[in-house]
Amino acid sequence: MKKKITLKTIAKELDVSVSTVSKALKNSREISLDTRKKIQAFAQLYNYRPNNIAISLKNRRTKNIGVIIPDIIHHFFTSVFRGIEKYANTKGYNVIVCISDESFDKEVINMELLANGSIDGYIMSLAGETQKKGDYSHLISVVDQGIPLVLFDRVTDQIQCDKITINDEEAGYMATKKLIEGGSKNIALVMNENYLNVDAQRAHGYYRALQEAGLKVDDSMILRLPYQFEDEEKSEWFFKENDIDGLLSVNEVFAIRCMKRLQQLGKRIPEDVAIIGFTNGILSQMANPPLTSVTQYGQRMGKTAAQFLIERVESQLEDTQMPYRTEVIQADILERETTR
Amino acid sequence: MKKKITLKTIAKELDVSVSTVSKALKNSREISLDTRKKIQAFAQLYNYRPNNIAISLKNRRTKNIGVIIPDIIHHFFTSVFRGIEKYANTKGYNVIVCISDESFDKEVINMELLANGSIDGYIMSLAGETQKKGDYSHLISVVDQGIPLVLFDRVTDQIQCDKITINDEEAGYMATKKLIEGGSKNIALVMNENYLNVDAQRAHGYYRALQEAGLKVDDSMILRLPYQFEDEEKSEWFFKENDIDGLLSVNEVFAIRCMKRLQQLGKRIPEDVAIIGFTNGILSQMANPPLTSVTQYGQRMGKTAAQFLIERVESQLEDTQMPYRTEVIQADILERETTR
DNA sequence: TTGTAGGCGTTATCAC
DNA sequence: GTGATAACGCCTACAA
Repeated sequence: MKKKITLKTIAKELDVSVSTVSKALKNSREISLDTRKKIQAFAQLYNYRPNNIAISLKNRRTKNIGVIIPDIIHHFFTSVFRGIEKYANTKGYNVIVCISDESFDKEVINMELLANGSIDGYIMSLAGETQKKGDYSHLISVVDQGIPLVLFDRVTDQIQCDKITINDEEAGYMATKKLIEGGSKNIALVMNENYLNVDAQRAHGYYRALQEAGLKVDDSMILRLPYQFEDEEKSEWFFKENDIDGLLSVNEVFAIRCMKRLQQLGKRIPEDVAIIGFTNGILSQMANPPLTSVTQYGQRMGKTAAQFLIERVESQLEDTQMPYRTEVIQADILERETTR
Repeated sequence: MKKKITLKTIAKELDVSVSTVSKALKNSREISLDTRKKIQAFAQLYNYRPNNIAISLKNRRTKNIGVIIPDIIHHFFTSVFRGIEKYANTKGYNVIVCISDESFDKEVINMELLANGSIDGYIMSLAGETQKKGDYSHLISVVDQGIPLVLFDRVTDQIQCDKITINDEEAGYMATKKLIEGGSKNIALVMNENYLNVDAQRAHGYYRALQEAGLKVDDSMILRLPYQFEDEEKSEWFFKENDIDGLLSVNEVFAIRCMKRLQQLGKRIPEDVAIIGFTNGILSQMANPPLTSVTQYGQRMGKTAAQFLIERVESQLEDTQMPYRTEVIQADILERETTR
């Protein structure tokens, strides 16, 4: 294994001091053109690269961003991640990813793992368990330590920090309204079994639209499914029991699975049942028929999150005070073939 | 912003030396129980965490793994990533992800970005452009520097390193044979427009199966699509021109899109056209009808890759010699409803 | 039992 | 122009 080349080795080799080498490589005019050229040539030849770790230690910043997300199956999270990664790279930042798997413990462990100076700040979306539990002490601790934190999508009021969300309530409202306008009267809502603030918001919008239209609001029309959707019986029972003509789902996976189930029961989509899902991912596009869905602009969300974080990180260096920001990205309904 | 607490601050506060603190926190018996207790209590109280960066600098290892993948849309890559991340975490490693976007330049830039000591080793799958170009100098440079590298899926003979692949040729063969056994005689092969070694391998298998069955091998039966599949016309034309009764696709996205197109043209699946795709992802599961597919065991691949890399990284510390390994993971065909 | 010193690789400051 | 020194935070061999 070839040994790593450092300033020191160069200095020794060329019989100059380390600081001369350092300056020469920065093309400082303090150093004579001659030595500069000589040192630069040598460095080039041996492919010298400054050690990032040493620089991080010196500058007390890593140029790494920690991203903690609940999963990487749902298209929404991968698209947000993509947005973060793209923007971060243009700014010379790397992205360290941890998956919390919706677990509170893993979220805490992952944060700990990164808290020790590996990153300049976090971008995260809360695990389902964390929201259910309502325990945010690990986040509070991070914020208290002055480590920048940006929350997206699954956020909480309990923490003071930058946040990016979509207008979930309104999107739920608009989607439901769209179903109503299409003639649906018995509209089911499919959401996660575990509490998620985004689900709750979307449910609010759903209720509001129903009430406004004078339709009955009935808890029996809500289907709560486990995250991984193994519970096939539950949904089968639900659709046999309830004679629905419309369905709103908080994500595309549930939407598609429900659509399949309904089709198996002989329902035509959208004639018998109209469907709208959240997240406009590849699944929605490829579904048969293609799914009308609420686009969440994941990439943009990721980009904004990264922007907020990096701005805050760099503002700390200059000791600038910055108020916390909350950006709400407007979701749209993209009409395809599962609505009337 | 609360200031970071370091050994130094603790030492000053308790009026002992830095090394005493260091030892005490390691519970070294060199230090009297009294001081140990006192220091530990203090550290606990102020939530002291050793600075990872400093430790990295000292140990010349970061406990970070760099993962460079062509994209994050295809389920295959996300599942491999998941496998890497999971295993790495159990070993106390973090994962830095870069997306090459199938671009040679981005691949090079991303490698550079990480090459400066940010990571202990790379796990990567080559960008399409890189394979097309056949320029592996950036990889050679990394290997020359003694930085461990594990290649998966999209590998090359040009580089000596650990590798994980699936038996692409055989999988292509088996899948084609399955189609033939189901009665298909005119079998199309759908692959990427750009050269990828995995596509080429799978095509070999496809040819072999056709020949063995005495079916004609005809280049006009091969549909080459751009990565993002914007080229709707091309496939439309292809399916109108060729009267096929079987289709093998090198990934699930192409498979599903072709299936949709065929359905639009009035074909019944699998009665008129049987279909098999590579990658058993959520898209295949959710398709209508569900897609018969070649499972690549992405998570296992990722886990093995991480294992190989970490073993190599840690063997370097002990200066153990290790031969390069190549593991071939056996792909299976998971039969669903698009085959007869 | 505790402390000192040197080093990991870099950079900034100040002295020569 | 060039070099010595200290510092970032931690660890450890060695000295006291």
